[in-house]
Amino acid sequence: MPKYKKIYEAIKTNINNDFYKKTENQIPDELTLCNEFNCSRMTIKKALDLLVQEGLIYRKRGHGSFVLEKTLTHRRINLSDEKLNGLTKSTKGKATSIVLEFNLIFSDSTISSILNIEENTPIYEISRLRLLDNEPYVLEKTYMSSNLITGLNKDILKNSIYDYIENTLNLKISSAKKIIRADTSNDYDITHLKLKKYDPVLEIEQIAYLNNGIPFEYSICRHRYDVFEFTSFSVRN
Amino acid sequence: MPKYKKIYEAIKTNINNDFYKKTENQIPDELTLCNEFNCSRMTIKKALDLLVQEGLIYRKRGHGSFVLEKTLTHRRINLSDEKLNGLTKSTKGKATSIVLEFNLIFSDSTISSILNIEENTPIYEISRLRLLDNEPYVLEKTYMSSNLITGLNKDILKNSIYDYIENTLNLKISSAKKIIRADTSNDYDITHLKLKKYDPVLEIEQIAYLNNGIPFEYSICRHRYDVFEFTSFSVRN
DNA sequence: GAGTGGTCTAGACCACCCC
DNA sequence: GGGTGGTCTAGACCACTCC
Repeated sequence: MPKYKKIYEAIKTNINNDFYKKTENQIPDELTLCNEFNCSRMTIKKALDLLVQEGLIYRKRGHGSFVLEKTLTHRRINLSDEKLNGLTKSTKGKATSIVLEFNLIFSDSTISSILNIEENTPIYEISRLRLLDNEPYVLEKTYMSSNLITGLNKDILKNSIYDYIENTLNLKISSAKKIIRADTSNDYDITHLKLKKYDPVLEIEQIAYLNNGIPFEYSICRHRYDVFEFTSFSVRN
Repeated sequence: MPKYKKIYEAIKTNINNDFYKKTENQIPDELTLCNEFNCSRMTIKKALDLLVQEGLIYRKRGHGSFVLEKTLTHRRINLSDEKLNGLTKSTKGKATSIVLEFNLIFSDSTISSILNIEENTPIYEISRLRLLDNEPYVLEKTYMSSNLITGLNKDILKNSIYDYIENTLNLKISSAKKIIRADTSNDYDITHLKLKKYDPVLEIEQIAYLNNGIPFEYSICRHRYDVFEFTSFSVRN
């Protein structure tokens, strides 16, 4: 792990332990931190900039670096945009899956374009119902090239696809583009997610990429609106 | 404008002009760019890292930097998390507002805690209906300390509050924490947003901060689900 | 004026990728 | 092996904030 990341972790831990409450939320200046962590200013700056991106601190030239307080209280399970974990990881393994469909089909022009593959290439078409504590929460439709994500089977689908991709196929997942929408539910949603009639859903459409820039997954997840929410932090550059 | 930002802009323009299509999406290596822009490697890296954060390129050690293609097609108006503009700016001024409520009240414990002010401090309670091309699209409830955002009046509310804060009060808006949810609509939503019964809404709850870390605004915006969507890009660090 | 962070440099070493 | 990006340094100059 690079030095700047260790420093980032150390300061983050301090923040979470209210260590900087003593100094009225002020974090020591860069030179002091250089001394403490035995590194150059650029390295400290890189560590602190990560915390800025995350919304944990703010910095002001001529003034100092301070812990940014006041977080909105969560009413629902947080689908954070920071991390790229599947549901399995972000719920610490409590998630299980029911495989509703698992087909091998020829890609149409839409999916081919999204996954950047030739038309009529074989792809998986997967529908899964994901459960937390045996209650249905997410209805997930996934398309992946079977030439890329080889050897998928129902056993893997019952657990974590991401785990298989990273630990068995040894591919590296690096980023994802997402669109978040509210939508009305259809009969399929209502049946599987056990919704009341007219309940909405929180839809997340996603393209996920490997670290070589290849889009390996296109998915549409429809979440129970009363269970999930999505958080985001934006900073002006 | 700092050098790294100019370089960032220049390369971004190149990307948008398909300039790197010639080289199969590959961007020149850092040393070549150093030469072209007459700067050091660190400066180039900072510029390219901005593009990585934005999801426009990916980089791979030992390999190179490449344009990341394939964007999801938008079905609705994009509420991007990148920028911190109000609706006025992101719709290029086509937005207008109807002020439904504009009260001065004493802050309760919840709002006080969020805005980091004493309880019973005077705050504005604002309800606005925001329109695009005279059609209602967003129902917005905003709370701000009147000690901080001084001199607000109905005329300002009809236009852009953010504009007033930045250009008249000369305060600097720097960041925002957001929570995005799907929700069922209530009668108030239905009336003002001209919804069909049972239409859902896309709710965004937000705390916005000034560059000195002060939370100046707490707002809850309820958007027509069929008009807006929220986009996000996440990279693993 | 003293102290802070923002930017930038020129160079170094290393890890990784692909041929 | 040659080329790429990732990290890190030691120092520099500057812009800004606050007293």
